[in-house]
Amino acid sequence: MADDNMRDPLATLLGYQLRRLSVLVMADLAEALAPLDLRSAEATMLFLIAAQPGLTQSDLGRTLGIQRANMAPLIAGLDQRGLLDRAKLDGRSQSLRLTDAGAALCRQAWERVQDHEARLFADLSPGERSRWATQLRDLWETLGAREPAG
Amino acid sequence: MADDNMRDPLATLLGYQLRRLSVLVMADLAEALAPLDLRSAEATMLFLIAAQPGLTQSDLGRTLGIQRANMAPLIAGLDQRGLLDRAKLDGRSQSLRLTDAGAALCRQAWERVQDHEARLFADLSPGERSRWATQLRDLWETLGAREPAG
DNA sequence: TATTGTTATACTCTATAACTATA
DNA sequence: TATAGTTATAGAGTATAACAATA
Repeated sequence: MADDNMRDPLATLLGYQLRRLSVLVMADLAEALAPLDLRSAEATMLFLIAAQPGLTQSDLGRTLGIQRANMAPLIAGLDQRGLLDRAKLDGRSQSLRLTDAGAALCRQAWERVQDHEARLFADLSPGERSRWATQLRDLWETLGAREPAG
Repeated sequence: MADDNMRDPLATLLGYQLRRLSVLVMADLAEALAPLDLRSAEATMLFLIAAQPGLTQSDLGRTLGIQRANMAPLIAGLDQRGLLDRAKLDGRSQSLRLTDAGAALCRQAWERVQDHEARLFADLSPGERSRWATQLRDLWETLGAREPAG
């Protein structure tokens, strides 16, 4: 540790800085979505179903990094709230689509997420924000390809 | 959502990209520290105690964003492993210092963390890495000052 | 009155195993 | 034999409430 700042050894640790910021951002997002009775995972699920109507529950889980076992109660919850339709594809798979109520709530959630991002990242210019998104994504893809647990 | 990429609505969400990368990085860190029987929170605690010997358990918790109630078992665990000394300061506060064994394990953990960061962020130049750390920290400080839950 | 350390507890998120029914 | 959906369950991590001792 001699080659580092002794006062704050965590200052140079990118992983620590990433996690600390992520925790703060996710807490703010949770607050932004709470009035809609949506958790962040549920909101992202609505966004993806809206973008790719008819996709499978397993596809959705793989895209979001959520395991099948944990998808079941999430999907069931949204279904019971009348936010999505489940149509059997072949007896074991079911395709997901938003109902009208689901689409309406999805739009509300999207607006709130956009507000949340605009507010939190107001100090970043549009160019910086876009560059960050690209870099974060590229890094994630590189590591995902390298790591088995991706 | 009409003003966005319909294929991947999450691509432009900085919060989503941040969290996704953070999860991957933390999982890799956990693997790197597992052979030392240390979790990431325990390792960062060792780093901070080494950097600021004599600090209080509450100070440590505040710095790391860990509540008093959750600090107790963490500190007790490190203490029982003979990694740190607890000396009463005034009857309710206790100052923390690493034992020789604690300092040795701290050095091992630091090496592993450095290896982990070098491996994961190999695609970033030293300048980029340092710039990221600064930007992430600045953003965290801005939001922490803005958010009450910081 | 406020703070430190502690215990107990609950809630969320995530991980694994096992089961069914289908392919 | 592998996959989709489900259930049950266990483990982290984190949150609040309450308490004793001390400042």
